[in-house]
Amino acid sequence: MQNNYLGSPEEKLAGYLSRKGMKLTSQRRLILAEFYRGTEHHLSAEDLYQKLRVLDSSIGQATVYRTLKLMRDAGLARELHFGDDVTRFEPYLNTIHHDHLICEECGKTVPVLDEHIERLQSELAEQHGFKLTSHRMYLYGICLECMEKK
Amino acid sequence: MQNNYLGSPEEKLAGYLSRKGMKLTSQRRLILAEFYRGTEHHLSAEDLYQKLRVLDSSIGQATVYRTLKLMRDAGLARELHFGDDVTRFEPYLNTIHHDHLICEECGKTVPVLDEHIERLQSELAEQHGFKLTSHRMYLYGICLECMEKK
DNA sequence: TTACCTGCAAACAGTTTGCAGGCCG
DNA sequence: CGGCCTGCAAACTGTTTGCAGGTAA
Repeated sequence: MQNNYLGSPEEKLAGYLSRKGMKLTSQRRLILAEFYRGTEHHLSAEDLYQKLRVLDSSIGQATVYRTLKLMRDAGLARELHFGDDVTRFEPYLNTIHHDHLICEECGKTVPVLDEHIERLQSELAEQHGFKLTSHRMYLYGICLECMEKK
Repeated sequence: MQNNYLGSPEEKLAGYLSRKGMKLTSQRRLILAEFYRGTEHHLSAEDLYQKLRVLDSSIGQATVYRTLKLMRDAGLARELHFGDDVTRFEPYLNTIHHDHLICEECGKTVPVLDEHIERLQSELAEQHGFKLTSHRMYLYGICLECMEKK
């Protein structure tokens, strides 16, 4: 799942940074590594900051915010808005895509993908004269476990 | 487009309020009326507040925020998050549904609906054991006019 | 009359920014 | 060594809340 044929996340970030005349600092390395540890998670800047201060107590909150945006711009993170007012990010190597199914009861999220829907979205945009560049689809519902608890 | 067979927006609000033991005040009437003037718009609380203070300079910002949430809970408004950090609302009598196509260049939005996609969304949720209750789909792209300007 | 509601201002949460010193290239 | 980057704290933005007076039912 590390998508090695395009290089590791760090290589990708390094490439982006050097192209932009920016620097690969120890903080950026640490933040990226922690952000990419595991997969399938959706972290707010605050979540990530809390995890990072355990590893490096001197890390600044602002740096976490700045680095998340940086990773987003570098194509390494995707910004999500589930509807509460917190901005979340998920690891995202730009070849993979999925949307989200969210349980309104317990908050659980499940990544989903439907090729057919994806195709129809493009067509729908075209019908309105738009060239589709991206989309966000959030499906809200009640999961099986929560349904049974009722 | 006023969906009269379910009653006017104000009747609907009045019903909701009395059911909840709440009151139909002059401010709520004014805010609802202004919110429903025209259709196809997406207003932030601030947008609406600016329009309202022309009509009633004594109106308070907090009241606008409170009333938008109220209308949302009453099924008269739908909350939208286009991805910038502003919460927008659109008039929404609960029998009508559509999603949004957004031009990343000029910000124009177009309401869209595809029955086929809607059906597939339900099925997709079911396949994962979810009972779908609602969804948000935002399609981002470049509109024809903006494409030609390039 | 009695909740409920309002406007105001202060409080809040999440995020951004200015600055002085630190570090990558 | 120079410019980019960092941590800190203050500033900001959008939104919520406490309160004292006002008003619908």
